Amino acid sequence: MEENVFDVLKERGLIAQTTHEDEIRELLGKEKVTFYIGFDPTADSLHVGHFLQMVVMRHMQMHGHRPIALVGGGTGHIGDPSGRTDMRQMMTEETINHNCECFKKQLSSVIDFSDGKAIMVNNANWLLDLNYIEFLRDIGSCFSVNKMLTAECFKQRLEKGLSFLEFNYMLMQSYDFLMLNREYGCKLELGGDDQWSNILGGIDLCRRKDQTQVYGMTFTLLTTSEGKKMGKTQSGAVWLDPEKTSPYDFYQYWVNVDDNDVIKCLKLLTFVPMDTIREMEKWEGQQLNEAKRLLAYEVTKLVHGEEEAERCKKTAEEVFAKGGVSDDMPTTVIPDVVGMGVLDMLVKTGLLSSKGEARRLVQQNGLSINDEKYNDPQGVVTEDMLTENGIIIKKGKKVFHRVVTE
RNA sequence: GGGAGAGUUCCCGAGUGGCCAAAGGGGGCAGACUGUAAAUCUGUUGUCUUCGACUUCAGUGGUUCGAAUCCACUCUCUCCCA
Repeated sequence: MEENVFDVLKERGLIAQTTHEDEIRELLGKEKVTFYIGFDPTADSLHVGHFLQMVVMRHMQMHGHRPIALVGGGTGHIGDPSGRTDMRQMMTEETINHNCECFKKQLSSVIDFSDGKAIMVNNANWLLDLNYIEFLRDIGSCFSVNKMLTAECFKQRLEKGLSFLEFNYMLMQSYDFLMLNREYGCKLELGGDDQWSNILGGIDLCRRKDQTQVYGMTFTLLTTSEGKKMGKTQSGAVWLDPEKTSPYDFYQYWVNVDDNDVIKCLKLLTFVPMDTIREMEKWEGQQLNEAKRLLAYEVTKLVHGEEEAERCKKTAEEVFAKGGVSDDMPTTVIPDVVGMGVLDMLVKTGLLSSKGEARRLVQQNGLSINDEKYNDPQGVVTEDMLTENGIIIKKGKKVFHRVVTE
């Protein structure tokens, strides 16, 4: 007897809440279950927060279940108020569609969509053509406003203001589940823990409309030990799209996670066997760096592929061990660097956003060129800075960059 | 529909005619200490050709030698009444 995916998820600490724990476990053990996770197209790339959901889908798929990735082409027009204190920006039809397309590509790197092993659907298919009166009579009658208002996610918003538009988001998502259940026999909805009340809505609706029993399960939100959402840096979210967050930066993000978060991340975001992870749990101090490297490697591999992960790993090793020389380090091409002000060069690389900031860095002794401290804000790039490897810039302690002329 | 308030730099939040590029905190960046960790301490945090100049305090006009601060209108948000 093969292991039950439920136990796997539970052991890794992925599961936050379930509607019917025992029944779900039994169901997952005895048959192929079609389940779904929804993704709202709020940007043109998925980010680390979504990645956790993708990992779960893969876990499920590896155990023979069938994932439906639902992109919210329709719900994107509304915006989920859960976990938000402000209203979402309205998006145009084009951006929503564009975003949905981008999601598709990224999802398929982790989930196998071939031969109907997984399905991708867009809820715009049924939501956009809804007739208001019909919908209200048919679906709206099944929801109690009193009940909805008691949900935690609305409570917060009631203090700040909640538009009727957003109030309806829950109905839309519930309707999705109903449609997927009718169309594909979908029996289980998964989502982040912030989706709990929306998921419950869908389950209630299926029972009321069709008298079918369906289930829901939510996953731990990816937070740091300090309780903040993971995947944010000062420059914004950590994206899965290599154009928006380079694989090297992506890799570095994971190497730099807090000590207290490494083990949790390994469990949640990788497929490293639990035995191995348990072994690492005993580690401490410097040894944890090794765990971080494994985490970074594994996650990068899942998102960008093995080849890219190898390259990031190699680059990081070379850069940090050899004072910052590697063929694959982040590089900027500036044909006429020689003679250019050092500050201008820094701004051109995108490492700093203004000359004032660059000047500060230099004055505060935070810049090294070719492994030597450089602190002349008036300085000009000279011929001899240009080594065979180009100019190696080190900003602070761990940001390396290279400038070449061609 | 009627009434009362609010909108300040990345965020929160002081400032209510010149001393304001604007207190304080958070966050960010850098330095020291380290393990590419955390905590701590220090510096820094609008842009530029940093002597100094220029653009910022919701938007548009106006009053003034001078406006984030005063006036008018507009937009957005919050609260109270219907």
